[in-house]
Amino acid sequence: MLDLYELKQFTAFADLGTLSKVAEKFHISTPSVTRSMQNVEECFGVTLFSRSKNRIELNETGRFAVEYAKKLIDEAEQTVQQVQAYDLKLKTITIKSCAPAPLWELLKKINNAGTGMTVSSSICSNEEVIHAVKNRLCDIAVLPFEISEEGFETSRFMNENLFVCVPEGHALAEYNQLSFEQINGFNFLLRSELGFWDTLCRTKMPASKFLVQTDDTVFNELVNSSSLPCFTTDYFPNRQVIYPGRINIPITDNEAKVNFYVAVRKGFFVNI
Amino acid sequence: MLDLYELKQFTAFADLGTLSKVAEKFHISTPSVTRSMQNVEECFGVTLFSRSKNRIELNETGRFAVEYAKKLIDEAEQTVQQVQAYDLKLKTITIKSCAPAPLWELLKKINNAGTGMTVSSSICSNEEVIHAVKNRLCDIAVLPFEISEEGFETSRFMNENLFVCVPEGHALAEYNQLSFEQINGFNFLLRSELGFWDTLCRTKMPASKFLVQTDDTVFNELVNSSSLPCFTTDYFPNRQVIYPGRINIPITDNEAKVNFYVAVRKGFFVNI
DNA sequence: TATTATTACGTTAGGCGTAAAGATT
DNA sequence: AATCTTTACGCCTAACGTAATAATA
Repeated sequence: MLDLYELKQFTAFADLGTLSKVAEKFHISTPSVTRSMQNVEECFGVTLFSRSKNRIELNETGRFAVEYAKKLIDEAEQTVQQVQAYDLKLKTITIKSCAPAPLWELLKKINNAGTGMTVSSSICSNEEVIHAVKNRLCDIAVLPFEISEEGFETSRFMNENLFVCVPEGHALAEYNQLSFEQINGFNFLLRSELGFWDTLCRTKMPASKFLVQTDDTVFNELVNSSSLPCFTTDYFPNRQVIYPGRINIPITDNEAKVNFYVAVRKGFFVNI
Repeated sequence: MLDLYELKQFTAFADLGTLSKVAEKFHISTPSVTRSMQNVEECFGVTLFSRSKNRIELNETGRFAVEYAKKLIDEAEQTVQQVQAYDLKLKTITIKSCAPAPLWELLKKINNAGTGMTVSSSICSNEEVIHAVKNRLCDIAVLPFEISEEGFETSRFMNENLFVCVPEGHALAEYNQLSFEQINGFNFLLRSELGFWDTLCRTKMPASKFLVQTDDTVFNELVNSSSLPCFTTDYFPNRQVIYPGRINIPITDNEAKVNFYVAVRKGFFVNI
């Protein structure tokens, strides 16, 4: 039976030219390499070398065998990698969410479940979430509407309502409710990684400009040190604390009052 | 590093279901199989089994790994076979000849050369010989004319002349030379495996019928015990001895006086 | 003389089987 | 009780390295 370690020495010999160099490379003695080559020859059942007294070379069959041996070694390594990749994928829950809040809620629950699973999550647009579901690229999907897809079970998850957040002296501060139409044209501070919220704001407020900040603490500092309006939601019960001197005005449009739905791949044991 | 023998046990376990049966199949002890499975797991670097106290089963990754392991084992076996096939082909001289006489002469020379080569030879029609040359299916080709083909070197080899061989009292016996036209219509005894001679006779003598016999000694008996004419050539110096009471009449047509040419694949060291 | 392959040989590590334990049906 | 997996343990093989040989460049 072929031995992959010996085959490696065999292919190394094809590259290095002498058994001594092979021995050096593998940190073994030259007699050991000699024996390995004899074994390889024995396993193949044909002569692979032309030997003179202190010189050994591959013959034509030997050179042919090296090519196939290299392929075989490569395939063996790929096999290991593929099995490992499969195992990893099997132990990874992939979540695609259209918004941060429901994702965080999900992550809490999954962590609480205490499974030994790795979680791979990302926030993206509705379209990207749908694409992931259709192509079985995720195990759990979060969308602001119901989705029906073979192999997934959808259920209502949570509710989130959007607010405009302005300093007390701001022109918008005197309203106790607002519509997208009214705030269209004002420039806003905006977090990145907002998923569908980002798309929603930009389509509903085409006349507005958005200053985007990724870093969370930097964003909060910016909000506190500027008079620009920003958004918040009722998901943050402590929103008055974080931004002192700011008031939160509900947005009346239906699009600002979102019900999130979770689509879970069938067979996944996740309590939601 | 993966061990193919252990992988074989691994795939056998997938088929047989218990380690005991694997041990039985491979004529080794169960502890040995246990260790092999532990090694396989270690090599893949992932868990492949679900173990209870006296029961071991493949998990999902394990079932996946089995598929790849089977492929790998199969490829290893194919590798050995391909190398052996290549080696055999390398040590085999393939000869396609249009006629027996020049083939026998060639075989004599090759055997005298005392190479350790296997010789694979066959007699066939001119068309088949040409096809073999064009498609590199032979190392040496024998034809009744010159052929020019990339990678082959052609040289004149030997000469052979066809004779009609009839009993003394036969109607044709009084001629001291004959043409195909004259003998067309007579029925002939014919050997099989004659290559292009067969084609030649049948096209030159469409009105004749041929009684074909494969076995050499049977053919000679038939000739001696019948009055039917047959063919012979000057390649057989002892033709008078074999067929006593028969006379040999040369055929005058140019097609009956053949010069054989040998096309040898370049790089083949055969003295002709 | 330096390098290389191979053989001979002694040592040791690792692989195998036996025995036994622990568990399930 | 029978079957199965796994651990413990001792033996023994077989693989390795050292030393030596022989040959070459």
